[in-house]
Amino acid sequence: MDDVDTPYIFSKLKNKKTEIFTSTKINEIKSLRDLSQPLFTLRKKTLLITERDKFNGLYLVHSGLLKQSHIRKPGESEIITHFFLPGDIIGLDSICEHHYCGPVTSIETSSLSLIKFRNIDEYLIAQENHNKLLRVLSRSIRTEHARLWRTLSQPSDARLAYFLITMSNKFSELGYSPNAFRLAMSRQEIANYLCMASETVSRIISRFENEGLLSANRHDYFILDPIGLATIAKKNRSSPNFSG
Amino acid sequence: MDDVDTPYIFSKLKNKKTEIFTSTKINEIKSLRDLSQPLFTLRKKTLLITERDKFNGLYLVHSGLLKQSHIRKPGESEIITHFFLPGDIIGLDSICEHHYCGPVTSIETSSLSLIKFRNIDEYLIAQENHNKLLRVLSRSIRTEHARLWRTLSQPSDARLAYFLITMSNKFSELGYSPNAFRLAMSRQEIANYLCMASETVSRIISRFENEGLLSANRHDYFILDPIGLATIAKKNRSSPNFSG
DNA sequence: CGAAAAGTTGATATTCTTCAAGATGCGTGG
DNA sequence: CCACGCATCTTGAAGAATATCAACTTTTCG
Repeated sequence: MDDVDTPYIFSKLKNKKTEIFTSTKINEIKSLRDLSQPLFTLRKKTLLITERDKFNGLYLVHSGLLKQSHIRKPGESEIITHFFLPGDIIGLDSICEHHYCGPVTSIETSSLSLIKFRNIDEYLIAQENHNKLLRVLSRSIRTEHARLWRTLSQPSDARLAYFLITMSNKFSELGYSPNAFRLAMSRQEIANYLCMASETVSRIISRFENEGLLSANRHDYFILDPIGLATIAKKNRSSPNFSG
Repeated sequence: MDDVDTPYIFSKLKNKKTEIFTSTKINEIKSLRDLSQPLFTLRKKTLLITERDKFNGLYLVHSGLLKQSHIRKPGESEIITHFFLPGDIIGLDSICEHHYCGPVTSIETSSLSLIKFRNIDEYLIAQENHNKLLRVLSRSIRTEHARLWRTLSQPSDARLAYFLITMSNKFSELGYSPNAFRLAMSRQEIANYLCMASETVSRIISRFENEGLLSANRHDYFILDPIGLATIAKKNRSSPNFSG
């Protein structure tokens, strides 16, 4: 465990590396875990899936951080459609399709496992896990819609606040502190994920710091005022004086 | 059939009412049709589903137009998450959930049928249509993601152009002319769907007319230059001189 | 240590919303 | 059928939000 470039969360904050996840609190993962192949490790900034790859199964993230992007013309800025944290499943949008949706790259060293199947019939006949998969898919539709609609309809400070809260909740679910975490992705990658300029991300983080909402140093984030941050995340253009 | 407020497409353009759809070219609908209850008619501007309704099945749209919205505080502008055209399925985002996602309202008089089931197990045991449903769900994830990401990352003229092209394609699939169609939704509703101000929709439509791309009169749209419109739909902020 | 990448900050430009006024079309009742 | 009133649509002008461009600082990594 110590000789590899161990993925870590809070290593800087706690001054020690944390162990690789072997279980999560995500129900879907629990129900799918027994089907999966052994773990493998992916070094940081490594391509897991290219846009040309044929669909051959779902990947479960056990540790680390990955991103899925859209292919765009050279010179154009990348669009990041997903960040995958421990407990997330890669490839849900590609079931019943021939190819994966877009390239998936590790941002930091990650460990994954593969639930291998070429097509959905193969998987269903072999495993009889229709309901589990349906539930995961259905839930995925709903949560992703909610997230995208939020992003779409909110100004950039609310987007960023909401993003930070979402990350906070994810870490909380994984058993870590919701108010102190490390995000391996760069400002540019956060910007691409939220569809804004990286300068805007910088400016808003600075503003949040000035307002005493959080403290951010490179990849380490401390949420100082979760309530205040949530208030900003909930505000919208039609009612700037949101009081909830 | 003649005594009801028959839904129609192109009635103005062709000067005669078209018959209610009884079949579509959508594969998914075909495979699900035999399970559905008889058709029923919903008058225009009628609530089909409220935010409090418990999930009790999927609705198939046979004719007309409906919208699904997000609940917001009074005084705030409505957010429209879906338009449902003939061949579309209402409720995919609510499978495996207790309640529907948001209120669904008919914009014009519509005819629908209900595939009734309280929970997914009930449906699957009774019907053994796992694969069909999985395919529909999976496809739905992918197409909706693609649409939302497009909307999110593009300036408003590209959003509107893309919206019109999508509508055009839908009518084409349904066997109608792709370049002359009637959209029953108001400018405000289009704006809410694309997350912009209704004034912006007006302005961009005017601009498109001046540029000779289309002709729009109230609810009737004629696409005069599909190629030009597609070029605008594909452009993005990083490469305004897109050539494809 | 030095070069390249990433992040921050300021000035400017653009896009889009908001506010406001007017125009157009639609339904209703005379 | 026409006139009135309301809702929708269009257009203009001002303002806010955000992107872009540019300079500079900080960090990372060979």
